[in-house]
Amino acid sequence: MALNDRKIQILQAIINNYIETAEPVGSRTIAKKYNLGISSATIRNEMSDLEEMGFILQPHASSGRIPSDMGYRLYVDHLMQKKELGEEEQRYLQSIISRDISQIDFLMEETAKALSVLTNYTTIISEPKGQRTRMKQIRLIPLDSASVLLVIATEGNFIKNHVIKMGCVPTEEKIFDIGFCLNRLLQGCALREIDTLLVARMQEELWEYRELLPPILKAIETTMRSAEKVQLHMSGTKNILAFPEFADIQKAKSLFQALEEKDVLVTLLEESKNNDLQVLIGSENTVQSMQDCSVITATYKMGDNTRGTIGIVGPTRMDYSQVISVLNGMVQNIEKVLKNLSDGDKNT
Amino acid sequence: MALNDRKIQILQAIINNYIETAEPVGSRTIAKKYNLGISSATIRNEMSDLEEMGFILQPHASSGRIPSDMGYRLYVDHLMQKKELGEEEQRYLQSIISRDISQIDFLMEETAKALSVLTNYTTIISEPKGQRTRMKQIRLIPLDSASVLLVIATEGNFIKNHVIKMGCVPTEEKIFDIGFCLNRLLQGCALREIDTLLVARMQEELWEYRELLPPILKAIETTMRSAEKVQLHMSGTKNILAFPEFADIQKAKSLFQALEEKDVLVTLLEESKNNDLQVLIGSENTVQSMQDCSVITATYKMGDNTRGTIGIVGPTRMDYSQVISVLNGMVQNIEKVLKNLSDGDKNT
DNA sequence: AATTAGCACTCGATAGCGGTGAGTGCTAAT
DNA sequence: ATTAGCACTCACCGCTATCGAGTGCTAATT
Repeated sequence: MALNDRKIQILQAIINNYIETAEPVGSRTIAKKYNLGISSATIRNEMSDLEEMGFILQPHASSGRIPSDMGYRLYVDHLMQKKELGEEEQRYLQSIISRDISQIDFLMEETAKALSVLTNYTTIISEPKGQRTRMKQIRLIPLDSASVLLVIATEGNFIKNHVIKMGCVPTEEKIFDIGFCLNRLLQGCALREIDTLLVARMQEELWEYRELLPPILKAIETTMRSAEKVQLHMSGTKNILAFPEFADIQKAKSLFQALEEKDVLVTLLEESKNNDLQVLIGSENTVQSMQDCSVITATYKMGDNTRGTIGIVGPTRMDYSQVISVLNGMVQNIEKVLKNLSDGDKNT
Repeated sequence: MALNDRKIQILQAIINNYIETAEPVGSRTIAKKYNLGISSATIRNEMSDLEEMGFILQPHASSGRIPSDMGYRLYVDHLMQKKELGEEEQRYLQSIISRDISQIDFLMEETAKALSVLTNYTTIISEPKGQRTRMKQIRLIPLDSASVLLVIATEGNFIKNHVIKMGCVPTEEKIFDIGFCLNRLLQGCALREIDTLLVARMQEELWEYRELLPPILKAIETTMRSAEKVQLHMSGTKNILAFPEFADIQKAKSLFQALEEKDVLVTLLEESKNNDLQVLIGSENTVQSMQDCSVITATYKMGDNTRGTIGIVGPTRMDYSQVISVLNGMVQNIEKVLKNLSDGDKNT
């Protein structure tokens, strides 16, 4: 049985209608709403074929049809027409990005918010990985009589702070001295490159402050460990409640639960890191409790091998073409900003 | 009609049972479950009185009774027996606090999480206000060829970072010099105390770097403005879905919406700042979409006039005595930690 | 040969109905 | 003052009938 032009038109009509209304689509609806120049009976026959081929299915006998995952797949791969970004959307994206954002984590947080507002779905973003492992600046700042502040900046301008409590705090100058020395020795290092040799050198150079060194090293380790973890930003989880497919509170709850398992999400995003754009439709998704959902991921690059991923999660009935266009627009904007950020690094 | 001892016992039985089961309570249930030594008929008569007095009500004729807001009020004010904190709870609280938490925002975040786990309700915490207005340390750190990092620590160890992009970055020493000078001039200042006089002095002392000063001042302003905003930490919103009173997705949605309006929450918490412990039951709450909820707030102090508020939001049928005991325990713990934090300040 | 009008059929959704049971309020007996 | 007894209420459950949107099939039409 061939997938002729008319079948495709009908499939498209079903999908468009279902995306819009969330109700099974019947032959009469199509005949009336889309002027295909054929009667509902003919459409019925074609629908029967489409069902046999697996592109659509009936929730129960004698109801209208809804697209199957396979139907969506065809739609996404071949039928869907790419939407251009609307003007207001374009402007909105710009407005998010053009704000004075100089730290990556803020940027990510704002981006996630913007995407969930624009799409009405849930957004998950992983921060660019690979950037955060090397220390760009490592300094000490006096805080008060009981504590010193450790500031570490990694490539890509992740700024991390850690308050170090210590019994006796040296004078301001000495603190800066220690910081200066640390910076000289550790600049450009990744955490795992701090070996016994390096520690020995530090001990030697900072002999005068040898009691202070252990807590500082400990703080550096904690800080860098937390920096090395993949950071996620999520927004718009509550949008899920608006969709009729999650009207059953149990379904909503189990999806929420899945969205709280950071590991699951990280793997989800990591797996799609090699594609610029990836669409996982319903059962294609490996996560059990997300099989009613589709996940569209886009990867943004930040020079070299550093990349992060943006994922949009919605019902399989999501507006693929809108999400994809918004996502593409956003990736371009992000990459622009990140380029500016890392240009600073380059000249160091 | 007098609220005699027996009526109170019955009311208490109704409330306890309803808190536990979320089902209207009938006279027979009480007769069987609580050995009050009277028959269900007597209980029925008493219940009729209690209803007349307004402490309980019937969802519909010929159903059991549920407590009214007024009933809960009586319960909270006079009947409820204060629970002691269970051992595991005590230990759990300790374990949260005893971790190495040296920045207030982390502490608040962890506290919120812990409370929502312990109580199964939603937790909102406002960071202590008043602390964040004075700068304790203000420093500059070189980042790369295009940017400098501004680090501001305010009282109470709120650390704020701001990356300042500048066309031409001076040498490391000069950056530290500027930072040193800024710190000398601005230490102890609040944002609003930076007047033209002070700016003039800065311009004078940093004449050599006069082009750099404006972006730095701008950054200080942005940073301090964001520090002055009341920061909220929320956790456990999803717990709401587990309660039968929010089985209707519409109700859940409207509550979620209310919880997203930061202003509303801030006023809610601010209003109860003068009481150590405050319970707002259902309609006592001024927020429209939270009239099915009770909010228990506790205020924690941090020396002087600085205080923040913790709020627990749940259905009116919430376990008041448990929440109150957990909240009390938590406040004690937090105050201990905050005291340690600010002890550093004192000796500065 | 393809299309379509017509029709019987399916099945979810909705409404109506009687039975059940938990619960009440009232009355009369204790 | 208490309680046993009883009539009454009403949500809830299961059953049945009806309705209507939609299908699949057949026969007529183009």
